[in-house]
Amino acid sequence: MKKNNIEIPSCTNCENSAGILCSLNIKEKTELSCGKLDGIFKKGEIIFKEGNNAYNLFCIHKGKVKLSKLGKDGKEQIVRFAKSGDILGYRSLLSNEPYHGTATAMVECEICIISKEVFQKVNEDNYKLSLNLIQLLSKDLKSAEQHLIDVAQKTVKERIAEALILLVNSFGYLEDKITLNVNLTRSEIADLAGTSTETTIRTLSQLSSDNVIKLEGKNILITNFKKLVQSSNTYD
Amino acid sequence: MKKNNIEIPSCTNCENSAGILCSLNIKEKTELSCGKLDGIFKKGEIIFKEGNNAYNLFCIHKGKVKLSKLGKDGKEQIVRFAKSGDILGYRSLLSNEPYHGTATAMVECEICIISKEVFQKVNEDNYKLSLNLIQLLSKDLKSAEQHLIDVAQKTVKERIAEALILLVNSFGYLEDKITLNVNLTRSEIADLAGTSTETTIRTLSQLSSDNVIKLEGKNILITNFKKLVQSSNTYD
DNA sequence: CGTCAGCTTGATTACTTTCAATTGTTGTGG
DNA sequence: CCACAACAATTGAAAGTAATCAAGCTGACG
Repeated sequence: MKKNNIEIPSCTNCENSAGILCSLNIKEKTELSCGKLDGIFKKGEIIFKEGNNAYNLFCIHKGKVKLSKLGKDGKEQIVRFAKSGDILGYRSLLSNEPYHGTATAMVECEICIISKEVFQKVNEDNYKLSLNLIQLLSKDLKSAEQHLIDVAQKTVKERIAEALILLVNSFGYLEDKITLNVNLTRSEIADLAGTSTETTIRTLSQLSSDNVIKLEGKNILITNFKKLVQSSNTYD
Repeated sequence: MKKNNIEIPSCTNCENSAGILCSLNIKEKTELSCGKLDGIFKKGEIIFKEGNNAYNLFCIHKGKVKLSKLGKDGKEQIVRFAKSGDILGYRSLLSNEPYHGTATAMVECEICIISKEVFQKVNEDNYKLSLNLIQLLSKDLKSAEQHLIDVAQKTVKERIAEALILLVNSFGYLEDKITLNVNLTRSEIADLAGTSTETTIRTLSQLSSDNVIKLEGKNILITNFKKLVQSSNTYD
């Protein structure tokens, strides 16, 4: 794991602290800052790897990260995304297990690295934080279960539409409020929707001719979000 | 929700306390017992329903429960099983959300019903319990993610084999160490594996003619567990 | 300008679902 | 105890869906 130390403000005045760590007081945030490492991960670099021992908590200060797991025959399955303000690896730290998945930087990322010991200490002293973590886990579990049902019961077209909606929810749009603020390869979209690259391509162009989305090179424009939701057959 | 009050020992000497609530001391267990309701649920009865407001924690004292969610077109997807010693509903209680799924008694069940308030109070006072809950959630999340990958990437035959393995792990065997200690309909197995009833039947009889399992009426005998694992294409 | 990775398209194949029809099982009331 | 109804299991045939294989294309970059 390569990392170049850079200057990142202390946790005490991190603008991301609206996230999970918001319940900490100044003292605790200072404690968290103390001894933390900060790193830059280039696009494509692995932040941590499925199965490796978990020694750190990762706070994404800036960037986009994909979490994936290896399935049958080494095929990658994208499980979730994370972005600025999200934390990674807490699950493995709390249950003393190896990392459950592999985290890969999708763009250049600035990430704070907090040691297991510091995190555990802060966590022990702060019931509110535990509760936040429980709720975070709970949310992740909920969406994992939903994702499961989707993959199990929906058609490829519905799943691709669903994947696009997930991308909108995770990363939003560019300033034009229509262009998806993230670039994935067709094969990555396939790994997310649980289908093949070729089928993904065909389905995307089908959605395009249905005037639901528009494809401009690497960019995907969501021209009709309502229709996209309909295509995904999602009702909640 | 029907329930007949019955006599169940206080939590202080529940033999199931090896489970998640083991970290409680006598005082806390007494607190938990105080005011709890106990109920019997007949086979097929619903313990709680997806989307309903969550007011209770359910401790399974005896029985077998399936947790399912509704998917596309009302098709049921079985998400998980629970048995003696397991607790249900804690997730919704902790994050103040409606129940995420529907819990149905698979056989006659004795279940302790603990109110939200009591549970929250005990939980607040006991960091160890929070940690246990986190680890429980973490475990559930891990298996949900694994289930996701399985459904997304495996063939029906592999998924059915996987489903049978899950049933063995969840409920074990009868005294003969070979007959699955649970009875599901073919349609329920299908809901678990994410396939159709007909395909499930065909696949089961295929596994039967491969001498991996044996079908005897409602019972499924696992005659060759090793071969079953191979059939599931699972490698961990 | 060659190369490599990602993208696209077409054709074929394999797998699963769906529909339809039949048989088997279970529980209930007469 | 039987008959009936309701549900569960099974089997076959047809239709549909998506994966795979093969080939050509495109664009970025050293």
